[in-house]
Amino acid sequence: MSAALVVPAGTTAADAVAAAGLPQSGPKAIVVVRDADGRLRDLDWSPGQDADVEAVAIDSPDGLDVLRHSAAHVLAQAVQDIFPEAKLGIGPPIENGFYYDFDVEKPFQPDDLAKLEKRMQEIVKAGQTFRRREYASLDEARAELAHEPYKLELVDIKGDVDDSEVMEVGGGELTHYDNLDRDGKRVWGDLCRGPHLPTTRLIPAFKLMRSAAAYWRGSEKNPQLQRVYGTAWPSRDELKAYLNRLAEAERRDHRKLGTELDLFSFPDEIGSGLVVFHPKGGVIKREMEDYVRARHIEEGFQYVGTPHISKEGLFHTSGHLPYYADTMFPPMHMEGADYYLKAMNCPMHNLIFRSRGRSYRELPMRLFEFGSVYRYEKSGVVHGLTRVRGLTQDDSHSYVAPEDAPAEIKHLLNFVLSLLRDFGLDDFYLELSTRDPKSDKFIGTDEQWATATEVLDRVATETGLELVADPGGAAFYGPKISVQARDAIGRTWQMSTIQYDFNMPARFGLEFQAADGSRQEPVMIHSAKFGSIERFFGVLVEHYAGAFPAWLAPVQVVGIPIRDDHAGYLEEFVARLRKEGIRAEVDHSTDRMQKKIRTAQQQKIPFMAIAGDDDVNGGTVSFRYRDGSQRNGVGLDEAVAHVVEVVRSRVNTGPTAE
RNA sequence: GCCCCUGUAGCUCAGUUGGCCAGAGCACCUGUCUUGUAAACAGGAUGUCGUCGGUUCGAUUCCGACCGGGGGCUCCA
Repeated sequence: MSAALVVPAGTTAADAVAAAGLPQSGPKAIVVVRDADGRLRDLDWSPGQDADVEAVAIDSPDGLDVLRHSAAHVLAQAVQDIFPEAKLGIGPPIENGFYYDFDVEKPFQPDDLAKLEKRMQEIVKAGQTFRRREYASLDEARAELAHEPYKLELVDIKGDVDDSEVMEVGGGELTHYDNLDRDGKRVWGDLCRGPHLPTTRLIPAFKLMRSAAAYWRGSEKNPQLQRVYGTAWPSRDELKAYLNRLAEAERRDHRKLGTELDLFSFPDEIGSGLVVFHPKGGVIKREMEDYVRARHIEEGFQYVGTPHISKEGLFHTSGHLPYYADTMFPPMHMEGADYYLKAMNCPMHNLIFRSRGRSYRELPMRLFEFGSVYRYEKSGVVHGLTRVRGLTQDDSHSYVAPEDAPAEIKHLLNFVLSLLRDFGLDDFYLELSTRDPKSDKFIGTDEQWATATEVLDRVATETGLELVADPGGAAFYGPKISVQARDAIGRTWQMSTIQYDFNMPARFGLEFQAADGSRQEPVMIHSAKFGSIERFFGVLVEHYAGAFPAWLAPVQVVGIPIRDDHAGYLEEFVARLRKEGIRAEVDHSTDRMQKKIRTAQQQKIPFMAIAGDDDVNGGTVSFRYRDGSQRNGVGLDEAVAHVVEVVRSRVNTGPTAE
C-alpha cells in the first residue's frame, strides 16, 4: 500500500524510496510520491526543504493513472515516429487504460495499431527517462509548441481546463516532459503537467485496443481527431486477467446470446433499434411483466393504459416538445392535426389524474403501466437492447400532497430495490442528479429545485447505500435519484429512476381538494423500476450469461429418453409438470441421448429429466442440472414437487444437486 | 448526426489479385444404428455473395450512394 517517508532537502524522492527499502521495480514499484499538499510528484523531484511524503505504488489508483498516462506518452511518441506529420491532442488515463488523440491525414488502420504497438515495445525496452521541465513563460511554451496547434490551444486556455481529463496543463504552472534515451539525449517530448513514471521500463504490460474518432475537446463543432485506446497494467498477469474479463463480457453479450438462445431479433425490415421477441424471449418478457405488474398492484399502484400516439398539444403542455422534438419521431398529419408517437407516458397519466375532481383521500394516487414509447435515437447510438428506438417503460407516477412526497419517495426507493433483488441484482449504489445552475435548460425556481433536491438527498442518504453526485444530470423539470446495479461480473447499469417533479402538475393544472376544502397542487413523482423492459431484459441476459433462473427460463424442464421407447414415459412426467404450470417438454429429436444432453446444456435449460430402462422400471427420473451435477432415481412425485418448488420459490441460483 | 471498420447459407466463417456450376463446420431433411449423463454414421437440400446504380466483353470481387451491423465521439426526458 502506501508508506510515509521524509525526503530530506536537496535529495530526491527516489533517494528516499531507495533508503526506505521500498520496491523500485516489479508489480508493487513505487512510481511517484504524494506531498503534504496532496500533490503527486515525480521521483526525481527534489524539495527545497525536508518534505513529508507518501510513497505511491504502481498498483494503487493514482499509481495506475501515472502508469497509464505514461503509456499514453509512449504511444504518442510511437505515433510521431511512424507518422511524423501527426499533431498531438490530449492523452489522459481512463478506467483500465488510456487514450491519446491525434490529428493525422489518414485514420489509423488495424495494421497501424500493430506497428504502433511494436514501436511502443521498443521505446519501453529502451528505458527512456521521463524528465520534467518548467517553461519560464507562456511565450516560451508557445514558441516551442508552434508546430503543435492543439497543444498551443491548450496553452492559451490553460486557466479553464484544470481537470482530470486534460493532463496537459494545469496546476498553476506550465511544464513539459522530455523523454531522454540512455545517453541523456532528448528523443521526444510533450506538454504535460505530469507526473510520470521515472522510466518507460516501468511499463510492464500494455496493449493497444482500438482506434476511433473523437471530437477535439469533446464538442461536435470541433474537428474530429483519431483516438487510439490502450490498456496498461502493473504486470503481465493483470493484463491477461483484464483481457479475460473482456472476453467474458463478450461471451455474455446479450446480442449474441439472444441469437443463440432464439430470444429476439432486430429485423432489418422493421428498422434500426426496433426489436421483435421470439417465443422463448417472449416467455421471459411475459414472466418479467407478470411479476412486476403483480408487485405493483401489491404496492398500491393502479394499472392503467394509454395510447402510443397523441396530438402535439399534449407535449407542448408537458413542455417536452420544445426540449426533445429532435429525439421524437416526426409528426404524422391527420385531420388537420399533428400526431406524435409518444416518447414518454407522464402526460397521459396526468390526463387520467385530471379526468375528474380528486380528493386528498385518494392520495397518494399511483398510476402504473407498461408504456411503449418511441424515441428517435441517433443512428450511431442504437445498440442491441440497451439503446433502442422503441421501448416499454415500466413507468409509474405517484401524485401526492407535497408534505407526503418524502414518504412516497422512500416507499418507491424501497420498492425498486426489492424488485431488483427479486431478479437477482443485489449490489447497488445511488446517483443523485441535480441541475447545473449555469445551464438554462432547467425550468422552475431556485426554491423548487432546492426543496426537491433536499428531499431526494435525504431519502437516498437514509437507505445507507453509497450515494454519488451527478451535477447537471437532472431532467429539465426536476432532480432524480437513479439506482445503479452491479451485475455478476461487476459492471454497473443504470436501472431505476425516481424523479421529483414540481413542474408538470402546474403545467397541467393538476389539483386535489384538501381536508380543509381548499384546492391544492399535488407533487408528481416519476419512477421507472427497470427503466425499460427491453434494456432490463438485455441486462438480465448478460447478468445470467443466458442461464436464467428456473422461474424465468423459457424451457424449465426437458425430458431426455435414453431410447426412443422411453419417450412416452417422459411424456407422462412432463404432462404432470405442465399441469403445475411448468414449462416442460420432451426432446423427440433423432439425436442420441448424449447429443440431447449437449443441446439442453447449450440451451441452458435448468432441469434435464433423463429416463431409461432403470428409471422406467423404478418409477423414477434422473435429474441432470445445468452445472453438470446429477440426482439419479428420483421418484416421480418427488421429482414433480422438486421442480415446482424451485420454480415457485423464484430463487435466482441453481438448481443443482450440490 | 460525425469518423473508421464491416455485410457471402438459419448460425460461425473461408474464398474469388474481375472469368467455367461460390465453399466448410454447425443447424436442417432422409436413411441406418436403439444407445445411461456435453457431438453415432452415411447421404441430401440450402445462397438473386445487404440493396440500387456505375466502370467493364464480363462484377459477389473495383467505384459511388443507400440500408443494416460493429467500435468510438456527441447525445440520452
